[in-house]
Amino acid sequence: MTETAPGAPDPVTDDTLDGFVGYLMKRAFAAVQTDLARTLEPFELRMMTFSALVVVVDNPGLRQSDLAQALSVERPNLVVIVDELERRGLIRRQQMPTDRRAYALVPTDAGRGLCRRATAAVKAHEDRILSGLSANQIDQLSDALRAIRRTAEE
Amino acid sequence: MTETAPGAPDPVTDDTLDGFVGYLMKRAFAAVQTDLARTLEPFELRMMTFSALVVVVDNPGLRQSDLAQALSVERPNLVVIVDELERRGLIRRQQMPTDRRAYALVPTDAGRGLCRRATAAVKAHEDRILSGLSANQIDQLSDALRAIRRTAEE
DNA sequence: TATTGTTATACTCTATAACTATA
DNA sequence: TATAGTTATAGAGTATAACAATA
Repeated sequence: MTETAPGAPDPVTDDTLDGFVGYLMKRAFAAVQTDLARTLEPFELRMMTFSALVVVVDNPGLRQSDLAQALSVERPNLVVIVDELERRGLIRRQQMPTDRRAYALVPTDAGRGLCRRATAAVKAHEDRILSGLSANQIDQLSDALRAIRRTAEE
Repeated sequence: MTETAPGAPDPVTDDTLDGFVGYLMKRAFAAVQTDLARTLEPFELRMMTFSALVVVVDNPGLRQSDLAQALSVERPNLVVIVDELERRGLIRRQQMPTDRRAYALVPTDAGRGLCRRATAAVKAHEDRILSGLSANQIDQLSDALRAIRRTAEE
């Protein structure tokens, strides 16, 4: 029985919880993340590997520690992400001549190509999940999220 | 050396990534979640145990499966959460006379008291992280998050 | 047969400590 | 001595399969 019977109890909702912006953010982000994961699946990318690839393509030659800071990921967690992207031939670790401890990360042609196609798919995904909002509402939402992050990280 | 030296390279930013609402949501939520965890720490609650407690206090007598659906948590994951709240004497599992498979969840006096104090702390936390936004902007943000969740869950 | 709560399990994401090789 | 990358490890959060008791 999955149909609502006449006189069946209403599903539980909660005005207290739904009044918290933090809870709304969690639930909305979870829904977005689920749809995004489906979107990236054909490219064998997850949100984190996609994000890392985008940053490397946009900032060729950056060091791993730069990438970790840009993504707010601890360095140990970034290692497996870079490993995966390098194993798939999407980026390369290049020894830096000026500092032999560090690696410069550069995208390959294959990495740039996959990044372009995945980015187009993600844009389509965003158009879909934001289809209920006007362009102005999307701008205000983006500004609000940036403001919240800035305030909460202080 | 943590100070910015004159001529030091700028920290990496990325306009492509920062243009994705999904990425902004992830980063903003992560910052909010970190601050919320600190807020709930004195009550020995996490976001999930706090949410569960609020729903039980607001809907005394609901079944575990109702709570799972309300929180969008799979039933197996809810067991340990209910275990923890019950072990701490904040809620109780009551056998339902009408269906001996199910438990009705009811808050204790201690649970209601802790819920009230934790809710006040969370409200203060929200006021803090939302201090950069007007009341109207907060309403619009909440509406946008609800709309996104609705669209993405379709 | 289907459902409630449960157990066991596994996978992802994230965080910390400690190691190595360089600086 | 400090830093870049690495290894090992541990903790959350979340998902599925399968079970016992009950409907």
